[in-house]
Order: sequence, then C-alpha cells, then structure tokens
Amino acid sequence: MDNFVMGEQSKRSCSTDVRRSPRKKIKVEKSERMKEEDPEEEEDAVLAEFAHPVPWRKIEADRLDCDYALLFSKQEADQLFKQLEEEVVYSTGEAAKVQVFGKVHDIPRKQATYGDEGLNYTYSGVKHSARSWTPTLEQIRDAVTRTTGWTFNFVLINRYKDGQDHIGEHRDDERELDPVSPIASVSFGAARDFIFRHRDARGKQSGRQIEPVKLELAHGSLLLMNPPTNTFWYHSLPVRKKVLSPRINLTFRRILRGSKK
DNA sequence: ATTGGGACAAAGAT
DNA sequence: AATCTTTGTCCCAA
Repeated sequence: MDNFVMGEQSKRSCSTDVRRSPRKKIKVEKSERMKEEDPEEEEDAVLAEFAHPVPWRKIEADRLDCDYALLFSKQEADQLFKQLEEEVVYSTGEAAKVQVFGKVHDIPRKQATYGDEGLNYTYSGVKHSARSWTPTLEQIRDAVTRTTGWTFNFVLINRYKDGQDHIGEHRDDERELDPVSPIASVSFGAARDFIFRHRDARGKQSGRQIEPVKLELAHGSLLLMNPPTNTFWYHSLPVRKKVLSPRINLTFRRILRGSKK
C-alpha cells in the first residue's frame, strides 16, 4: 500500500497532502465560467443539482491539484459498466496501433472517442473522429457536470481488459485541449493503481527528488485533474498481474473548436 | 520529443 | 529461509 492515497494515509508521502476540499469554490468558478462560455447550457439546472454534494478528497502536491470522489453508488456503477460494455464501439485498425521508432505495436488496451458533432482529437500522431454521444455517455457526462460544474464536449474511453492492459507514462498535453478546463476521469470495473510522476523527477537522479503520487481508482469514482497538473505531471496505469477483470475509464475533456495552432 | 519491451534490481509472496 | 513472482528503474530501438 505504501504511499497510496486511499483509506488511511501513509506519512511517507509527505508531498501528498490529502484533505477535504470545499466544493463551494468549484461552484463559484463554475457559475462565472458558464455565463461567459456556455450561454446555451441551462446553468440553473446545473447549479440546482449542486444540492447533491459529494465528499471530495483533495490531492495536492507541487503543481498537482486533483479532486477525487465516488460519483456513483455500487449499483449505479454496476449498471453503467454493463451498459458501456454493450454500447461502446472501440477503434480498430490504424487507430488501435501505435508506431514508435519505426515499429508498430498494438496498443495494450482498447480506445474509443465520443463527443459533439464534428470534433476531432489528435494524439500519438493519430486523428480520431468523435462518434456521437450515446445515452449512457450523456448520462455519465451530465452526472460529472452536475457535481463539478464543468461541461465537456468530448470523451476518450480506454478499456483495460485485465491487469496486463496498461498505459505508459504520458501527459494529456495536446494543443487542442482547453487549458483552463480540468479533465474528468471516471472509472468503472476493476480498481487500478494510477501513478503521477513529476516531469522533473523522471530519469536517473535528474533534478530534485519528488515523490510520485499514487492512487487507486475505484469502481464508480471520479478523478478531476485540474490545471496545471497536466503540465507538470506525467501519469500512467501500470501493469497489475493480479487484476483479472476489465476496467473502463472515461476521460471527459473540453476540446477547442476551430482555432488551432 | 515519443512508446513498449528487455535487462536487471528491489520488493513482495508463499 | 529460499525461491519464485511481481513491481520499479534504466535504457534502448528509427
């Protein structure tokens, strides 16, 4: 368990300060933001749902700012997981492979992209066109918006069939991501370890020593990664051989329209 | 810069 | 206690 952020906190990860976060703050940021940028959203309806508070856990380190909560009950999460397993259409062919140093690999997971009409998202050199939202995805997206106040126009779905499936260290630093918006990561199925590492703490004894921040992402959980976390911290989902069942992760994002480069 | 995998070391399990 | 398994770190491949 070590310095994992869950249940009782270990004192060894002194860089990981965990405590309750006041949700008022999020609410305020939200209402201001929506007035200027999302005029068509019914903000009243959104704010009304704030009457349903969720106990947040604040996860902080140097330039890392996340909020973690259980968004769905076991029963809700079970149902949503099942629906996702039935509905989500994953990429195949080119989009399911990655080329590194001239070699082509199958990515060790399955991926899908959904979002508003006409949205594209390019990462790892591959352009993905968003499929239209499904009712289940809209339901989850709206639940995230109700509890966070943030709206999203895109979701990247990763399915890890078991503990062998994983994703290497990376940042979500694509240029078309709205820099002021958090990324909301919702998890269903098998709980998996999730590890942040500061960009200056990678490689051999480079720079200062900064402890990694490790958490476990539970069934039905939501992890909000707030700016500037993604600028300074890489994250990964490492192999866990003991995990025998699948996990589906949805990362809701805000993609900038049109204006690029 | 970027990703996955191999060699090896360290830690964990039985 | 010893050995096997799993996890962590470093390094390499166009």
